Parts: sequence; structure tokens; C-alpha cells
Amino acid sequence: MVQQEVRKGPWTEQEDFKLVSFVGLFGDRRWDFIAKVSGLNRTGKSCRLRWVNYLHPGLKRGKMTPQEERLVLELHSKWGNRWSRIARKLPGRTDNEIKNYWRTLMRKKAQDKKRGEAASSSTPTKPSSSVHSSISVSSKKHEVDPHASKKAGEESFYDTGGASTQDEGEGEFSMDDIWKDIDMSEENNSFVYGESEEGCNPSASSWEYCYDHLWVMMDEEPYFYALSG
DNA sequence: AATGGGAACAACCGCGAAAAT
DNA sequence: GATTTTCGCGGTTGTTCCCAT
Repeated sequence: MVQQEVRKGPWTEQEDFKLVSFVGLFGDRRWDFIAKVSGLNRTGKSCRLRWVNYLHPGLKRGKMTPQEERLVLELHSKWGNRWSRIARKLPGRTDNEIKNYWRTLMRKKAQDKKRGEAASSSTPTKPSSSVHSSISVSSKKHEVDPHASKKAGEESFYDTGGASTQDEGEGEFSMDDIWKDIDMSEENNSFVYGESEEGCNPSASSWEYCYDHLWVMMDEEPYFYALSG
């Protein structure tokens, strides 16, 4: 049998739309099934990743807040590289995001250390540029702002609040539209999302989307709030 | 104005665990 | 109970963007 080649690489808006639609229909569990029926030539794995890290509603985007940064450091010291576990304590953040953040932080630290050593052996007065103090990594790039944008075309696309300003033609819809669309089709019966009993379906990251359209944590109370509150 | 380096983000891969058959 | 399939996690790499020089 001739198998269609599996697509890889960046997702298009059309693909996103399809995926969101099918997750709305079948829930965010049966990835292999969704990958097949949706006609996306993607693996279930790829679909899941895209959903969890990017399309999942309730995701925060933009730079980590100082509280989140602190929490990540604290939890990492406790649990090590248990990214998914750490992510569960930071509502709206994904393990991938935290992992990336941590990696960047460590790299910065390493570099800084190196520079510091080099400086002390040659020109001792030279100040090191960035992160010497452990936490405040807030870089010049993004302010502490959930709406902080990064790449052009992305911010508006995934930021449910923003107007769509995509500049690379092709897709004419935004995530806003996608969610509106889903909402419309689900409007009458909560969020179809998952055929689980209560109309709520525990997702991989232990979030739930319930009748009232509120995302709530499943397993433990959001540590984040406890700490920052 | 051009360019090089660093930071942030997106996505893939491999492996192990859990669930289904 | 054994085998197969699917899912989730952690590690890694590639790409894009921004800032400083």
C-alpha cells in the first residue's frame, strides 16, 4: 500500500485549524486517531505536541514573570528536570517552554561565568553583562507582559485578544476565529472536548476546560498562586 | 545600513510507561 | 500473561528575531 508521506516541520494555519477542529470533536487523547481522520499527514505525536505546546487554550505566551521565574528555579532545585511536573505548577506554561527557559538561563549563566573568569584573569574591572544574580533574567527582549510579542505574525495569531496582523498571506483566519468557530459549534453543549463523563476532559497537562469556559488545574492546587499570593 | 551573536521559540527524536488487544 | 500500540517526557536541534557593534 502506498502510504502518504508524513509531513514534518512548521505547521501552517490551515493545519492548526484542522487540528483544533478535530480536537474539539474527539478530545485531546487519541492522537493517532486524530492524526488519521483529520487528514493531516502528521503523526499523532506531532499533533499532540502542536496542541500541547501551542494550540491549547489557556496557554500564556510571552515572557515569564518574575514569580514564574522564581518558581521554576525553586521547583527545579526540588525536582530536577521533571519539566512536565514543574509545568503543572505554572498555569498556562508548557514543559517545553519551561525547558527552553531553563536552558537559556543555564547557558547564560555558563557564559557569564566564563566571561567572569576570563575577565578576572585579564581585565578584572570589566563588568559582566547579564545574569549574575540568579533569577532576574528579564532580558532586554521581552517585558513582563503576557502579550509581549515575539515573532511577527505570531502574536496576533495566537493571542486571543489581539487583532490579526498576519503579513504572510495564505491563511485568512486567526486563532481567534478558530476558537470562535469551535465555540459556535459547541455552544450548546459545553465544550465537546472529550467525551468524558462530566463534559470535562483531563488533558495531558492536567488542565480542564469546563462548562463555564474556565481552565482549572486538576491534580493539585496551583502552587504558583500559593507562592505568589 | 549591514552583520554577527545571542536569546527565544518551535519542532523532532528516542525511549520508557501505560493502555489496549 | 504476552504482545502491540499509543502516549508522554526529556533531550536536542534548527530557525527566527532582536540588539549591539
